[in-house]
Amino acid sequence: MTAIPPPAATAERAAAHPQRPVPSGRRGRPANPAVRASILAAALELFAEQGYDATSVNEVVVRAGVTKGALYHYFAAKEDLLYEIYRDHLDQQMADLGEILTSGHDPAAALHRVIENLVVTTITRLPVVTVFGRDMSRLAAERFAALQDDWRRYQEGVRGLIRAGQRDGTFARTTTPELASWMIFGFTNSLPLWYQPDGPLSPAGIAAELNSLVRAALDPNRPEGKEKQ
Amino acid sequence: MTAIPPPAATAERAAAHPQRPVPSGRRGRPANPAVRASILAAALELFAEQGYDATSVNEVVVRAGVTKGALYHYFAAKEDLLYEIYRDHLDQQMADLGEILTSGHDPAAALHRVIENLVVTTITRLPVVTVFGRDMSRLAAERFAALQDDWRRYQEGVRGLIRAGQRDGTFARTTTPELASWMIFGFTNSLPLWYQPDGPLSPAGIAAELNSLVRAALDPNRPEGKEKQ
DNA sequence: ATGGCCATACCGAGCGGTCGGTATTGACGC
DNA sequence: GCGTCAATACCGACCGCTCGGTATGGCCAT
Repeated sequence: MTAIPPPAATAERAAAHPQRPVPSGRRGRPANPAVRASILAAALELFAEQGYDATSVNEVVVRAGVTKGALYHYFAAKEDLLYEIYRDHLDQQMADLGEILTSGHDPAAALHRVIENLVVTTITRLPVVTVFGRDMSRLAAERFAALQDDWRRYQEGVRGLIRAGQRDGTFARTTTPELASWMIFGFTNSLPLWYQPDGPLSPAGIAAELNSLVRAALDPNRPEGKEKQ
Repeated sequence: MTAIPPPAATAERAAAHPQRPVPSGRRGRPANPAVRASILAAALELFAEQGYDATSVNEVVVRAGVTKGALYHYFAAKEDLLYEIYRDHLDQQMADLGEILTSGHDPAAALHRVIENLVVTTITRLPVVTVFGRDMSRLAAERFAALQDDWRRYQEGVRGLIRAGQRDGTFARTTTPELASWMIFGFTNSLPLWYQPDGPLSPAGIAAELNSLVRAALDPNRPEGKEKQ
């Protein structure tokens, strides 16, 4: 297989968010991780339902069953809730991608797995993806840029696979990796708009369908079509 | 060609927003259409840049070069700005679709034209599409539902074309019209994320590429592929 | 008895929207 | 063609309210 650059060390960044320092000789009441987690969960729900700006921190603490004091004890600002949600999501996505890219698959098989993973995790974490696409720009410029960088690297990973497949003849060269990748990402980004858990297709089934669409679109052995118009 | 239901009379609705009643005997200072237009234009710019909630009425009037009084003279509420922007856009899209559907093309040619039109108009009106996807849910329930209905009818028009093509053998039956349509809409919805006016591809070029991708994905004469994994 | 955890009361800023007032016009009697 | 009137166009100070965020202090495990 062709050389594909690994998508950076996300493990370090994960270590930059430790559960808590806990400096050996500790005093006072112990932290309650459930409080912090319930705040994040409530924020995610509400952000997905109403949007970031339309959700007040009061609504968040009410749904989480805590008070404002608790929220501002664990988070310095409302924006931090957004950032943490994104950070977790992107870290997982990047880790998944890295695992697939370093497993020695040929480009077609790797792309197949990436699409499968992307569709399934998107559906699993639909609220995050909803908020991600809509409210990411509400973060401060610096944080926004950092997340944007990761997301860009993810895209480049996918495009690298398409390019590699085009080089070795597995994929047609009739389209650019950019356009093809946006067909994939556009599809997954649209999942929050229409996916119904009780619909006829399972997440894996949707992934399979997208894979077959992509496979057909990139098929190099297609008979010469008579393009109309 | 198979029967395709026309997408409703949008002309009537357009008539429901006349330039102004003007009951013959008119008094007082004449309206200045430029003021109203500049308010809408400023609102669209700012909504696209920052989002609806993050944009204050004050910012709108400053950019439009008018005062708050002028804005609330022409619009009853901030929400009306959003609605008017959406209404115009959807009316045009529905009109375009209706024209293509009633022109007697076969399904493949009609789909080709719809995609071409959708891509080009999306790029032409990128700010509207950006706001449309992000902030449509900020409208009151009734208005939201009305727009959603139109947008649903647009989708059904496209799916009807795919279904018709599958019936007469032009398109492969390996995928559902729903999934295929979301590949198309997902792609166009993602245009605001990456389209650059000074990029290498023209709007028409992008439309052509998407058309060829869709054509390949729906090709019924594809040789049986050896699906891996 | 100390220090981290959290509840409560509260703050200033900024929000969408209003309202009394003024400027500007066309219609109309003359 | 000219003054008068009525209706519209617009101005900008202001209002009630909610927002994100903070200050303070009681509580409780260590």
